[in-house]
Amino acid sequence: MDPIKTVIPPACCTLNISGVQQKRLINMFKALGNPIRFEIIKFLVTHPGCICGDIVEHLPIAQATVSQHLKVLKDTGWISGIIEGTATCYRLDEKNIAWFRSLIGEIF
Amino acid sequence: MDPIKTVIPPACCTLNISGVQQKRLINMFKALGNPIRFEIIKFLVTHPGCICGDIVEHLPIAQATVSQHLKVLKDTGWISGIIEGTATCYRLDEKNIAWFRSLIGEIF
DNA sequence: TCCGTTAATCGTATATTTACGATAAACAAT
DNA sequence: ATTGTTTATCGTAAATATACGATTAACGGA
Repeated sequence: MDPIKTVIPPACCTLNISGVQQKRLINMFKALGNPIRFEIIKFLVTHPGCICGDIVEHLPIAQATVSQHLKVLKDTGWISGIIEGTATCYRLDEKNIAWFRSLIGEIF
Repeated sequence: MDPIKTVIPPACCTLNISGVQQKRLINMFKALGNPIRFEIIKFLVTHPGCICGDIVEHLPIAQATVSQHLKVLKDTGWISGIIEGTATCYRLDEKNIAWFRSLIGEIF
C-alpha cells in the first residue's frame, strides 16, 4: 500500500534560517521595529559621521533617550560609533547591513 | 565667494520611505522581531493552512498566547486566517509579503 | 588648573508587551 | 437538545521597553 503523501505547495518564502543567525536577524528586526530608531537610521543615511547631539536636535526626545536608542542600534549591528574627542561619531554599519540585505534576499 | 559644499558619500541604503508606508513597514519589523512569532511564520511556511491547535502543539506556550500572537501577525499583514467550521486555517499573506520583499529591495 | 562641552550611565516612573487561566462564542456530531 | 471541539477574548500578573532628569566621565580650551 502506498504511503499517504501530503503535497505542500511552495511558499512565497523559505525562512530557511535558525540558531544564532536567526537570533541576530530577529534582534535587527526588533531594533528597527521602533519609530524613533527607524528615524535615527534614516538620519544617518544622510548624515554619516554625525554626533549624538545632531540626532538629539533632530528628534523630539531627550539626550539620554537618544543615547539609549543608539546603544540598541549599536548592539544589534545597525550602526557603529567612534569616539572623537569628547563626541562620538555615528555611522551605519555597512558590513552588517550588507549581511542583513543578502540574508533577507535569501530567505524571503 | 563659493558656498561651502559638504559631500555626502553614498550610503549603503537609501531608506527612502515615509508616512503610512513607513509605519506599515515598522510594524511588520516589530511583529517579526519576536522569537515566538518568527517561529510561527516559519511553521506556516511548511504547514500552510494549519489551524491554531497545530501551532499550539508545536510551541511551548498556551493557546491563548498563540492566539494573541496570531492576531498581531494578522494585523501587521504577515498572515491571513479563514474560518473553517470551528477552526481557523492560517497561511502566509503572500501578497503582503511580496510587498514587504520588494520594498526591502528598494530601500536597502 | 578650572570651566565648558559632549555623551554615557544611573535611578526611576510609566507604558507596553507577553504570558496565563478562565470564559465565551461558534460550530459539529450525536 | 446536549456534548465536545476549537478559537477568540477578557482580566490580570509579570517582564520588558521607553522615557526623563540627574549625575558621571572624558576630553578640549582658556
